[in-house]
Amino acid sequence: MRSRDILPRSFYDRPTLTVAEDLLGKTLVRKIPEYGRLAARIVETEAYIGYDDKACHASKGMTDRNAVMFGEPGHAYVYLIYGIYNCLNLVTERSGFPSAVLIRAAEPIEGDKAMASLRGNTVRKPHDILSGPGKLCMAMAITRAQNGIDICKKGELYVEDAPAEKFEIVKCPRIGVDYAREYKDKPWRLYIKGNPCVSKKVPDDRPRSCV
DNA sequence: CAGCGGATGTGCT
DNA sequence: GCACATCCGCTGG
Repeated sequence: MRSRDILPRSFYDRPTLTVAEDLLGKTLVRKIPEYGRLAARIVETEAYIGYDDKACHASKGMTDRNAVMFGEPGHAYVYLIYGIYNCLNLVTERSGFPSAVLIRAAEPIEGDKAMASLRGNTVRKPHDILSGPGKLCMAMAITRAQNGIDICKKGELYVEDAPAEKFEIVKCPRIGVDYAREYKDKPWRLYIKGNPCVSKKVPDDRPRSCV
């Protein structure tokens, strides 16, 4: 397989919704000594944008946990959720403006077996290996140890460009943010229409149904 | 298949 | 104390 270019910092230094959309179809790469190279095609993202967005962790100001979101674009923001699981975000926009894209689901490309093993071999079908933000981190061994790392270098975690493809994008409200008041219904969750690896689909997978 | 409860660290009230 | 950008196993149809 031909190796592709790594996405540069300028890719992340753009409006968060644009980055969230452009990340669909790109290749998330994770290198671990024990398992080698793991790769997956990103199929579902969510945008979390700035101080006003009540669903964004940064809306209540900077804390030890969310500090990375306030920094330079092109870094990983990994946080612990429900005390057990991790979620991977990619920091966007200029330093000082806290925003990021949550990587919610992906399609296995390389290292399927290793990723299923990291999931504890409880996976029933291949398309369920990375079909959720917590699952994805578990399968790719992403924890808070990766919080803050620069993803614009070919290190242990980065995103590669991928050949242009045609697919339809579904835009709908984000998952699990009903508390976010006027921001809860913003169509800031994006996914590739019809892809089996997406975590939760809208009824009939119709793009217009909830935009 | 749907629904529900448990697990449990971090940050807010 | 409580809510939380979640997942899994168990229950009942």
